[in-house]
Amino acid sequence: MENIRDRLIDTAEALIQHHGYNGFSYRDIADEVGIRSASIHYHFPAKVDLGVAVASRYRERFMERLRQTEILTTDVTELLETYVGLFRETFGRDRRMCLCGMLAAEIEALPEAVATEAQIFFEANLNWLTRLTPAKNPEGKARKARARRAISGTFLASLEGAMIVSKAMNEPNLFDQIAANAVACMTQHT
Amino acid sequence: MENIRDRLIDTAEALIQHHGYNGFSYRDIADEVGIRSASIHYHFPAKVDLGVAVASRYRERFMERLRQTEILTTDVTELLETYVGLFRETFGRDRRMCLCGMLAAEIEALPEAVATEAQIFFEANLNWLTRLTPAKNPEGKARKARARRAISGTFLASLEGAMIVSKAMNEPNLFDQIAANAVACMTQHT
DNA sequence: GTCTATAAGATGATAGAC
DNA sequence: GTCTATCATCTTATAGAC
Repeated sequence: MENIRDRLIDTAEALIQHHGYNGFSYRDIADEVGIRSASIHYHFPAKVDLGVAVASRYRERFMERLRQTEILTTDVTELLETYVGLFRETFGRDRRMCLCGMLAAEIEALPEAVATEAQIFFEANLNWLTRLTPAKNPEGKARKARARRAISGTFLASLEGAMIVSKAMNEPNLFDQIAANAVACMTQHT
Repeated sequence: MENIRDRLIDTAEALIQHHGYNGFSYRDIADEVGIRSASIHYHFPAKVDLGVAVASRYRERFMERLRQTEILTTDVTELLETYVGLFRETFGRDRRMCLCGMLAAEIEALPEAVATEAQIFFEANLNWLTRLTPAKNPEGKARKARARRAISGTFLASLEGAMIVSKAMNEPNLFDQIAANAVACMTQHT
C-alpha cells in the first residue's frame, strides 16, 4: 500500500536508530524491502540523500505532532506529557533511539547535510520547550532567556539520555521512570 | 614513552567516542599511530578484542577515580561534583562522547562482548550513584530502592544526554549548564 | 523503476618474510 | 613486533538492458 520511497525511508530510519548512520548499508535496506541495492540509487542517488530524507521527515513529523497538540491544549503539564509521549513511542518500538539523538552522538562521522538536519531538530525542540518553561522562578523572579534554555536543555537531555541508560541496562521500564522524574523536575521549576 | 598497545587503545577510544564502534577501522588507527593496519592484529587479533580492551579500560579508570575521590571526601555534593567533573573532562577533550554512552546508543550493532562491557559500566555507575541518593525524601519518608535507582538513572541520563544535546547544538557551554541543573535537581531531592 | 553486471575502494583478517 | 602481500567480503556507486 505504501510506495517504495517511503518504505526505503522507513527501513533506513529503523536501521539508523538501532545501528547508527555508519552502521547500515544499502544492502541491509535492500534485503529488508525486497529490492536490489542498486535500485535504491534510483530513489536516493547517494547515501547522504537518504540520510537527509530520513532526518528531515523525522523532524517534520515530530514538530507537526507538537503543533497538533498545541491546538488541543495549552496546559503546560499536558503539553510536556505529550512531548514525553513522542519519545516514549519511539523507544517503545523495539527500543529505538531518537533518530536525531543517535545522529548527534556520531555527528563528526556524518556528511554535513545530515549533521545539519540533526542540528535543526534539536534547535526546534529547544525552542519549543523553552516557550513552555516558566518565565519566573519559584520565588517569582524573572528568568533570563539563557536560564530557560538551560532548563529546556536539561529536560531534553534527560529524555535522550534515558534511552541510552535504559538500553544499556536492558531495562525498558527505566526509561519511563527517568522520564517521570524529568517531568517532575521540569514542572517543579515553576 | 607509551607502549604501542596503549597507544592503539588510546586512538581506538577517541575514534569510538567520535564515530562510534562501526565508524572506525584498523586503518584509521594505523594512520594515526604510524603503523600498518596488519600489525594491529598482533596486539588485537580481532576488532572485538580491541573493543573490549577499550571499554574495559575506560570503565576501570572511571571507577578507580571514583574510588579515589571517596577516600578524600564523604560529602555528597562534593562527590557529585567530582562525578560530573569526570564527564566534563571527557567532553572537554574535543567534545568526546562518554565512550559507553556511545556504545550503548548503538548496542544492537555491537559484538556481544563489547555490549557487555558497556552494560557493566552503566551498572557500576548506577550502583555508585544510588549509594549517594538520600534514603529519605524531603518529607522524611523512606525511599524504596527502585525510586533511588530511578533518581540515579535520571542524573546519569542527564549527563549522557547533555553531551548529545550540546554536540548537536554545537554549544559546549550547554553541557555545563545542563550538568549544573542536574546536580541541583539531584541534591534538592534530599 | 528495477534488474544484472561491474567498478573502485574500504574492511577485517591471515600467511609468511624479516 | 612489524612488515609486505594477499584474500574474501562488503560498500557505495554507475552503466546499460529490460
